[in-house]
Amino acid sequence: MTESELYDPARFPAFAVTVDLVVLTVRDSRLSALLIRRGEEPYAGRTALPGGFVRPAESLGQAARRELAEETGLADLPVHLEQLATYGTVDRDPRMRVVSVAYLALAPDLPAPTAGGDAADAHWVAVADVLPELFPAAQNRAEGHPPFAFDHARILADGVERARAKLEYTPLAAAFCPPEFTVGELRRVYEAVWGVTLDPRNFHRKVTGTPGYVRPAGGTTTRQGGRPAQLFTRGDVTLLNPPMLRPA
Amino acid sequence: MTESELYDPARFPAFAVTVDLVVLTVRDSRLSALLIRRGEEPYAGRTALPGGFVRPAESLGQAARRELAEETGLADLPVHLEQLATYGTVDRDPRMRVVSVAYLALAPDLPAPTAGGDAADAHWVAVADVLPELFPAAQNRAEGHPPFAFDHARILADGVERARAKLEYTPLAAAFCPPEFTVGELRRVYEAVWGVTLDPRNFHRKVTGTPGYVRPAGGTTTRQGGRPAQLFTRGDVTLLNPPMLRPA
DNA sequence: GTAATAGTGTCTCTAAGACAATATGAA
DNA sequence: TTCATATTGTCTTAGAGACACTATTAC
Repeated sequence: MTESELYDPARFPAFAVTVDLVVLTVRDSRLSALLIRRGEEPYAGRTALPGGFVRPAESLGQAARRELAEETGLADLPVHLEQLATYGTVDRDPRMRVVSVAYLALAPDLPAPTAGGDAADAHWVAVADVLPELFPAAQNRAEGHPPFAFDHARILADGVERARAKLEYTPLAAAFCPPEFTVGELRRVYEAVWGVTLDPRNFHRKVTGTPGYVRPAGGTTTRQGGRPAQLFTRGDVTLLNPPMLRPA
Repeated sequence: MTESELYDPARFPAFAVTVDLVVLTVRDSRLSALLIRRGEEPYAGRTALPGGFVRPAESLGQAARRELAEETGLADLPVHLEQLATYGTVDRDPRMRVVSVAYLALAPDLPAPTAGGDAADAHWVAVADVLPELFPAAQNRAEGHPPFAFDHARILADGVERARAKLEYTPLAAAFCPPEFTVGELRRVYEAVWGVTLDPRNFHRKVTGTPGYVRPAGGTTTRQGGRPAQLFTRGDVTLLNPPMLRPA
């Protein structure tokens, strides 16, 4: 029996629990995150991830979904949402002991967050502009973004790395695309998230040759210019075999 | 500004935060977990993961290390420790609202936990005996283990799956081995964790051909019987390239 | 000798990557 | 026409998996 287990259940050490959201999308061929500008102390004016306290009657996942709906102003979004990691160093919030459970959300290019409510200060920011070290190949026009509050730079970096890894082994790249998409659009997702360029010919052969990844939708589109491209929908596999490998 | 953010910092919703440990090792060529038998309500008599409350002055990782040292009776163990996931459904503990951060620890075959203190009720159990569905290939002699408390069966299953995945892309299999080990011993780790049998010849070629995975230690041993085997130590890479692939 | 494990070699096949060539729309 | 993107094809090479064979100990 540990010392800590001798606590009376009514006198356990009390923590605040929050959820923070790493919401990623691809806009204009750039990996972008939904970020807010903090309006109050601590870290007033700093860049931060959307999030908030978990309520007593909701699970962690429910809290993440609720915050996501509040921040984007839309409900029932077709977004992928998964738990990322939990951050609980002693001094991460100067006000009190806070443990934050981070969630990763992947979304197709959404309309700009609606004004009003929480979303007033939320906006899409290219990750390369706030965390240039994650995109060593790009020329980083560092724009005037305030530094991050709390440990949110680290959380965002962890979310990007998780997304990069998941694109290899799962069909999650399609979560960044509308319901019907072309092979070229899917390739631009990989290029934006990984920060690389891929050979369009090998990529095409690979995607269409991986069983269950994409299914022909029947039509074509010219929304990307050039020769009309076939439209596809997501297939039914949850694990890619063979995987899509990141260039070394 | 959400309703929840209007809380006065001194009146935030209070949660209890615990850490639970999935401690895995390989004993007698079987993947085994360190489990305890609960002595008190709720779930008295049930099987559970070791763990306990996070203290106000320690980080999550520090709490995990402390609990690990308390449960195994040894400090400064050469174990790999990483955060697994966080579990926070509303009713997972009937006493109060508890959020549990699970950690995964991988250890070489340790001495049996020392009697006295916390470790009194801790013992190694083959995972195939308590979660036979994770080892469909084995004939499962279901021994008389009490069912799991809380959601600990799920946490253990998640930990095993994490370990299985990490063996593919990282050199973590060596974390189950003593400082010097043979290729055959490393292969038996893969076989025990994945629940498969591997071709010793292809495995040998693969491990010794992956740059930085293992480094010759100079000596040989016959502790496994048969022809003397070369001893190796862990190499310096953190990511295997090419990866060790699980058989389909 | 036999049994057991270690280690090497060889073959086949899948798939990754480089890159030529063709197809089909828009301006 | 030119330009941009899509799609097919071909070649080379790395590596996974099957499996024959040899090596070195204990008994």
